[in-house]
Amino acid sequence: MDPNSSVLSSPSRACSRPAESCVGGGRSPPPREQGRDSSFPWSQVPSSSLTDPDWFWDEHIQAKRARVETIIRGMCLSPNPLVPGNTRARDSPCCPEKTRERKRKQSLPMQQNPLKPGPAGNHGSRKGAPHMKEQLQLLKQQLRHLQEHILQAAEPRDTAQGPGSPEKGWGPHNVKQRNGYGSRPWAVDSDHHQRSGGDLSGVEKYPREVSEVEYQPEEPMFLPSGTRALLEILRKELIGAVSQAVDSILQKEGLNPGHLKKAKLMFFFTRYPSSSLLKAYFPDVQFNRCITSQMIKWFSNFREFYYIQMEKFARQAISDGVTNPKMLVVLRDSELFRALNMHYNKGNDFEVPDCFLEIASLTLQEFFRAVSMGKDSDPSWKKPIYKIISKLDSDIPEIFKSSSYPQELFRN
DNA sequence: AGCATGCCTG
DNA sequence: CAGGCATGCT
Repeated sequence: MDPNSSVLSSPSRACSRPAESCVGGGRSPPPREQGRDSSFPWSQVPSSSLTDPDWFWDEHIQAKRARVETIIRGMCLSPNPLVPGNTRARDSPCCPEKTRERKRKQSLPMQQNPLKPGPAGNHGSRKGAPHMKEQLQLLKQQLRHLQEHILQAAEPRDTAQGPGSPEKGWGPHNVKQRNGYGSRPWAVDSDHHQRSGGDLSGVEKYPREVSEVEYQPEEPMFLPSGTRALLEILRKELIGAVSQAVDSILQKEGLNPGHLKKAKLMFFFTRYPSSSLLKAYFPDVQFNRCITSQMIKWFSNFREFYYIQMEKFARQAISDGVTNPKMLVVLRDSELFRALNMHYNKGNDFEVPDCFLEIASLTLQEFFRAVSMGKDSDPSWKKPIYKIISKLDSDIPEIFKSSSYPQELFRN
C-alpha cells in the first residue's frame, strides 16, 4: 500500500464546465501534477452524515401548518375575522418560523420594526404579509360558501335550520348539538365536515388520507345515492379549497425548502456569499434582516459541515500515512465527495461543478498541511485556512438567478 | 447600543 | 438547521 500514489487529479482544467461558472472573482487554484488513479484507499471513514436534511422539511411545514391551523381555527370559532387569535400571523414581521412551543428569549430586538429596508437599495416592490391576510379572507369566504352548500345538501327538508343562520349554525357548538349520537343519518358526515374545516391537521395536503382513515366508519347513510355523491363531491371540494389556500399561504411568506435546496447547490460555487449576492440570486425572496440573517446562517452551517469533513479526512489521511498533501485530491468517487454530495446535493440531481472539487481538494490539502505541522495546537489555527478558502469563491451560473430554479431542476 | 461572527448545542 | 451566547467592531 503506497498511500502517496493513491490519488488522481486533473486540476489544471477543472473549471471547464458551463462557460463562466467556475471562474469569477477568485483566481483558479494553483495547478497540480497529475497522479495515477483510484481514489483514496485510506478514506474509509464512515461517511454517515450526522444530519438528515429530511427532518427539516417536516419541521418547517409542521411549524407553519400549526400556525395556519390556529388561524383557520380562529376563523371558524369566531364570527369576527379579526379575532385576537389572528394577530399572530400578522404581527410577526420577523422570523415567524419559531412557532414551536418552546419560545426562547428572542435575543434579536428586531421584533418591533416590520421591515426597515436594508441599507442597500435592495429588492423591488413585493408585498408579503398583506397577501396572507387576503388569502385568509378568501379562504374564509370559500369555507363559508361550501359549508352552506353542504348544509343544504345534507338536510334538504330541514330548512328551518334552527334559530341561527346557516353560518352560525356551523359553529362547533351547534354541530355537536345536532349530531346527537347518530340520531341522524348524516350525523357522522356532518361531524366530519366540521372537523375538516376546523382542524386542518388532518386535511391539509393529504385529503386522501382523510377520506380513507376517517370517512369509512359505520356509515348508515340512507340518503339517496345522488345526495351522497354530492356530499362527497362537496366535501372534497372543501378539502381541496382549504388545502389550496393553505399551500398558497405557506408558499408565501419566507424561506422555503426550495430556497434551502438552492442555497445548498450554490454552496458548490460560493462558500462566502455576501448578502448582496444572495439578494441577487433569490429574486423571489423578500429580504429583511431576519431573512438575510437566516440565509447567511445557512451558509455558515454549510461551511461548518464542510470544514468538519475536511478536517476529518485530512486527519484520516495523516493517520493513514499520507505524507504529500499533493496526493490529496477530492474526486467524485472518493468518500469525502460522497459525504459532501450527500449533504449539499442529496438527491444527486445536480452535477457538482469541477471547480468545487478543486476548492475541496485545496481545502483538504490545507488542513492536511496545517495538522501535519502541528498548527492545530493553536486555538485559531483554522482561521488562515478560512481566509484562503474565502477568496476562492466562483461565479454562480446565471440560471441560479431564476426564482424558479430549484423547481425546474427537478424536471431536467 | 446594535449588528456581525463564530462556536457549540439540541 | 436554528438557538443561544460570547465576542468584537462601530
